[in-house]
Amino acid sequence: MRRLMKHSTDPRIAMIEAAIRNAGGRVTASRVRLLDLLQSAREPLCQTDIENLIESEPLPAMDRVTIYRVLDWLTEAGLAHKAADGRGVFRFTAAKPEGQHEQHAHLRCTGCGGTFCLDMAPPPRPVLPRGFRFGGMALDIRGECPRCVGAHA
Amino acid sequence: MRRLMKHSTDPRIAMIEAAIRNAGGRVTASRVRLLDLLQSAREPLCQTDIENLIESEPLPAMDRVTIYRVLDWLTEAGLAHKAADGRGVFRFTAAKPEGQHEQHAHLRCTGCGGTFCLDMAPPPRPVLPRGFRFGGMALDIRGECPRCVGAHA
DNA sequence: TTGCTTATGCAATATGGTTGCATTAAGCGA
DNA sequence: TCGCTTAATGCAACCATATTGCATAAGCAA
Ligand SMILES: [Mn+2]
Ligand SMILES: [Mn+2]
Ligand SMILES: [Zn+2]
Ligand SMILES: [Zn+2]
Repeated sequence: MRRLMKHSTDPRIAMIEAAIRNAGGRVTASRVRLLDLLQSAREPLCQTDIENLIESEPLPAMDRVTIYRVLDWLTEAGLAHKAADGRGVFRFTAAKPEGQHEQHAHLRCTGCGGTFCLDMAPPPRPVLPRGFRFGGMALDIRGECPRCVGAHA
Repeated sequence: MRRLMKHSTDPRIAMIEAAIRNAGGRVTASRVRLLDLLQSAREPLCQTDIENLIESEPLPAMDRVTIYRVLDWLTEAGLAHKAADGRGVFRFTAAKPEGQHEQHAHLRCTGCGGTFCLDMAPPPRPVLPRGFRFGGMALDIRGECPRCVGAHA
């Protein structure tokens, strides 16, 4: 005779639950957990990052496929963004509350593979040839992080 | 008793051979053929594009792995550029003769998956946080091409 | 022309991502 | 609160893209 918790008492989680419900989906443990994870991440995460984080948590495991499906659902629902990184791997970030048009730039270190968020003004929206429709953009910067620059000094 | 042709009579090919030799590599049929192919392509090509093009040519086939290896060698040698597209697949372009810093933008159609080169001024080189080293960048624009915009009118 | 070394072919493997289908559980109406 | 319906999950199989190991072939310098 388990009581199911319909709304979390933690306001962060309550917000997440509301966002999911608002997007027209069922509020499941997996969705809440992954969106929470993305929101507290300091950099875009890929499937394996997430799998590892999930495994390290003292909570029930999640199937690999479920992670993919939840991430894709969050993306479809507009709660997350999905973009291929320089290595051709998809990375996910939590969508910002609307406003920051998710156009902020990332630097990908060619040494260690790390991704770093850059606080730079997004480039202006490009003028496309006639007939094209704009759908968003991402500035992908390659380079080396301080640690890797130092490594081969 | 076959005589090997050391230098092509075709000036385009001769240039390619010179570039390869100049990069410190052996001039092989595969390298010449693929660099030629990239140089005459109008858009970034991925492995499968290239495989198909190669197959359609009335020349000896090339192994899939060799294509990968040649493409990577060309990239290392600075004769080609390699970048993941929006779908997480690597696409290759011939390097420009030096000068155009290969920062020109691409639009990737979310409808048909096509890639379109845009003739727009590249965004200014970003100012990175202290310690980082700049290594190049690519502006990746998502949207829809005229045909796909029309398709769901 | 020979010999050393690099490039290639082929088979096996790795990685990242998807699909089909049976089972579970969220949410809703009774 | 209970059961029903439908969406979400787990599991196994699969697929696409890319890489590795090793034996063989070919470039090219001497
Ligand atoms: Mn970021
Ligand atoms: Mn892949
Ligand atoms: Zn680094
Ligand atoms: Zn299109």
